[in-house]
Amino acid sequence: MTTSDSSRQRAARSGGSERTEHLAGLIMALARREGMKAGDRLIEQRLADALDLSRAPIRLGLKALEAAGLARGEPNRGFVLAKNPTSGAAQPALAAVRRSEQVYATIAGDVLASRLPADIAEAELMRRYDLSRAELQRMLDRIAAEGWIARLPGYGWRFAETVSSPEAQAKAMAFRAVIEPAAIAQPDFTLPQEVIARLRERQLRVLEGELEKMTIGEIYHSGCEFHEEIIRGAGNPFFVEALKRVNSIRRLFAYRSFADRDGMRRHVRQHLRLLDVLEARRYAEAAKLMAKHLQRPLVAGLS
Amino acid sequence: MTTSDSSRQRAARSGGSERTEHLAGLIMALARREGMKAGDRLIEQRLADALDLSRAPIRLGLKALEAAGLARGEPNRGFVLAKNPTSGAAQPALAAVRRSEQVYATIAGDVLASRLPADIAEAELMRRYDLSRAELQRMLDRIAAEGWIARLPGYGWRFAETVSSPEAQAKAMAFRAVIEPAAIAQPDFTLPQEVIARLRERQLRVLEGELEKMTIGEIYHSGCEFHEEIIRGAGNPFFVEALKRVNSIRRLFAYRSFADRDGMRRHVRQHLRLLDVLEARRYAEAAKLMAKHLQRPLVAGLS
DNA sequence: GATTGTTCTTTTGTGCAATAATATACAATC
DNA sequence: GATTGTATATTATTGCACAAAAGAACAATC
Repeated sequence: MTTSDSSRQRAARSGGSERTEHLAGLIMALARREGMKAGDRLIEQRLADALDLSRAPIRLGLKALEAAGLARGEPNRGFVLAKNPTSGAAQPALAAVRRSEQVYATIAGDVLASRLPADIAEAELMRRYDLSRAELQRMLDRIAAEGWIARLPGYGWRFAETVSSPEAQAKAMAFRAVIEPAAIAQPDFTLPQEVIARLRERQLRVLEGELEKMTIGEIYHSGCEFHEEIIRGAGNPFFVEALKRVNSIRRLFAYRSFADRDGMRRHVRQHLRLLDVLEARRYAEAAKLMAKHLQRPLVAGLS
Repeated sequence: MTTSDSSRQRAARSGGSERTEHLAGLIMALARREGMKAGDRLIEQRLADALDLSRAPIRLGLKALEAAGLARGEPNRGFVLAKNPTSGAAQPALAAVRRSEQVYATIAGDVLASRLPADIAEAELMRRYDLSRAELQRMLDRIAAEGWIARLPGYGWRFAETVSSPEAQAKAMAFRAVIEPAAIAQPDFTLPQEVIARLRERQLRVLEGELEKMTIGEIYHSGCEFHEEIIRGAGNPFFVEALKRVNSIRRLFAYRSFADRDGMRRHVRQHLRLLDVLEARRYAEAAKLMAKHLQRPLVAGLS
């Protein structure tokens, strides 16, 4: 059986390639996180720095945004935001979810539901998900980086036990409940004033209305960023790395929980309280607060 | 400039391919860890299971061992060990260190000494280390799995700050000093009797003479295994995973420390003492002991 | 002086055919 | 019944030519 070509054709949209569409989405997300408004300039180099790319692909992304009506290009002045970057805005206007994203989600679902054997060959995956070798390669690289699959010495790959276990969610929280307070309690923990200010501002924005407009994915992402910024204060990259890995796996489950907006609101208030204590440099107290914050999460799965 | 072919030719040894030679080494290492003696049978399927491979490559490895005089093949009875698998035995008899291992070590050294820029393109790496695309790909996969390099969104890769920092060693220990005692202190921590027995036996073997014959790499590896087995007792894969990652990075520094055999001896005695306390299920005490063990390592870098 | 527009260079992805490595099945042997 | 020996099928790697993407340099513009 040869792989079918029909399902692998490129999304024929005016905006640009899949990759460019994706980038356009990243730009909008960044604009929103930075609190930009309609009319603000989208400066190429700044976006390039923020997204670890050069100006060339950024410019393509901006053109895609223009095609989608989200940005306006002005001769010799580059691009400006055409609309306030509210959460929903970007997605529907841009191409449908990328095929690779869909496949990724399908695989994640299959693994969580144990519909896949723990050990599996690349050829088998290519058949199951109708992927070219190159596509699969990229997918596996990504999943491996997220830490829930690893190469076997011979042919094939093995999914990590971390994901398949039914209590994975609880285990992840137990792990966080250890490392996050411990990071704050490290002797040379310190969080620059401007970081605290930035975090507080973002949390306030969420509390004052943005929450309602955010998707589950965005809420999750925002929560992760908050905690990752704080743990960074320990000045020990091993803590940061470990948290990031846990979070990238937790994200797999996160899609299944649903948002309890009231719980979220209390949750964000806890974040703000934590920031106050951190600002006062009462780190021992902050560590305890963090432990409490993580031990009984107000919203299932979304801390 | 085209890549030179001279340096990439296959090691022309009778034993087999580079890969097979490597596998032969793994078999010997396994035999030693299992405490096997000269004359013991090397059962193909058992080796295959232990090394996550099928019998086909194992058999090639065994043939390589025979060629090296370390195993003896008997018709219809497979292979038996020809010599006691003492540490040094395998290496010199087999092919010189694999080229890819040498390159790996060179890259690691260059990163540790900051002789490489944090961001670097694949093409540049291919030039610097005279690697084919495929070779480099494998190398990068491996390094990425170990967690000290990551793909950038555009072209190129970025080395993790985890490695380049001069205090990385200390930071790694600080991280372990958090997660390892915490794992033991988890409410459902438990270590099966047989695991404790196996660990104790191995530590005793090291103490009673094997230590002198072990290379730095082997000593390091053995230490890691001990700690990883113990942390596994928490039944939480996130702890295990995190420790494994730290250890795979610590290994980069480990080569530079040298063995203080007396310190090592005290170190192993601490391991044995820890096992006693664990066997008695006095977990709180064990956690404290582990914390002490990690806070002031008797041997620099080798815990 | 910062930013955009444009051009040119370099780097990387992709598909394919040939080749190598690994897995599997089953008969033969102890 | 477990293990080896052997043949066969499956799976993955490699090198190459071509296409696509990203980076870098510099002049033009605000």
